[in-house]
Amino acid sequence: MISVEEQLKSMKQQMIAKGYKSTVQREATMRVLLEHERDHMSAEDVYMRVKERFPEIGLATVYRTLELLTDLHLVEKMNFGDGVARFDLRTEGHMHMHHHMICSICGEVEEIQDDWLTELEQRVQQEYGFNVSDHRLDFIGTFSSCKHGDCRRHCENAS
Amino acid sequence: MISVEEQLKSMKQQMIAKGYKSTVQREATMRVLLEHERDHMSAEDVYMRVKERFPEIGLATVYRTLELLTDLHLVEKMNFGDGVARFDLRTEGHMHMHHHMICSICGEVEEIQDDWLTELEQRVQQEYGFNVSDHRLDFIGTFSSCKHGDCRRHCENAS
DNA sequence: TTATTAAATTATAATCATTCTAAATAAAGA
DNA sequence: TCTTTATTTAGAATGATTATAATTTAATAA
Repeated sequence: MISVEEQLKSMKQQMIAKGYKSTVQREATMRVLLEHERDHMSAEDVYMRVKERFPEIGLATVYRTLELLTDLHLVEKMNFGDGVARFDLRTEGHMHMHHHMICSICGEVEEIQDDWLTELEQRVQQEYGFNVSDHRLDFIGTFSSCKHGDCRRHCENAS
Repeated sequence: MISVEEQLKSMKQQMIAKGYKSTVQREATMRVLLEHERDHMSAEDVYMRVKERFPEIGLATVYRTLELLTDLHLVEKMNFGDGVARFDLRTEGHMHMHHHMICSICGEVEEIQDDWLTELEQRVQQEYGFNVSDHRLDFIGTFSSCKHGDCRRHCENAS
C-alpha cells in the first residue's frame, strides 16, 4: 500500500515531466483527491475541501487542475447522470479504469478494482477490428443491504 | 425486423398505459428517434430534426419528451464526455442496454447489440451482494480503419 | 541570489445546456 | 360537446463550466 505522500510525489513528477508547473494550489487539490480516493467528488466538492486548507483558491483553478489531471490520465472524469462531472483517481498500477456499482436505492457508488474485461476486449478486437485502450463498466442495481433496509449510506432512503 | 410505424405504435401504447397523453409533438419526437436509431443525438440535434417537420415545437418540449421516454425506459440518456446528454433508443426485446465502442480518432460511437455481461453480473451478485438491473459498457479505443487513414466518418481527422 | 519569461491564478464575466414559470392550448373521458 | 387535467409555448432562470484580463508565481539562467 503506497502512502499519500508517495503518490503525491509521483503525481507531481508526472506533471513536471510533461512540462507543467507544480503549484501549491495543484498540490492542495491533488492531496484532497488522494485523501478522498473513493468519494467520487464533483468539482464543487473538491473546491470546498481544498478551501478548508487553502481559502484563497478559486473555483476556476480547481476546474483547471482537474482538467489537467484528466489529461494526464491521473484522474478520470465520470458522469453518473446527475448534472455534474465527478472525478475518480486512477489507481497506481491499474492501466485500465476500475468498474462501478451504482445503487438505485441510495445512490452510492462502489468500486470493483479487478479488471474483468480482458477477454471481452480481445473479442472486440477480433469481431469488430476495434483496438481498445480503455473502458468503462458500470452496473446499475441494488445492494442487498439497501434492499433489506440497512442502507450503507446516510440518506433519506436509509431506514 | 419491426417497422418504424409498429415501433411507434408500441411506444405510444406504453405511454398511454402509464397515464401520459399522446401528442403530436411527442409523436414527432419519437419518429425522429426511430428514424435515427444509431445516431446518438443530443437534445439539440433531436430538436433541429423535429423542427424540420414541426417548426412550432419548442426546445423545452423536446427536453421534456426525452426525459419522459427515459423514465419509461424507451430511451437511454447517455453521456460520452462532451458537454451534452445523448439519447439512445433501447432496442425492442433487449432488456439490457447495448454496449458502445467510442473511437478516439474520429469520435464515432458504434454499438454492440449482444449482451456480453451475463456472467459478470452473476459474479457481481455473488462477490458483492449487488443485484444488477442494468449496465453500461463502453470501450474506448480506435477502429483499425481509422488508424489506417480511411476513417468511417466525415470529419477533420478523416484522410 | 536576482532577473527573466512563460505559465498559472484570481475574480469576474460569459457561455451553454438544461429546467422552470405562467399563460394558452389540446387530449381524453363523461 | 363539455370538463378536467396534462401539455405546450416562449421566455426567463438556473447552474455547471469555461473564458478573459490583470496580477502573481514557478522555473530557469545569468
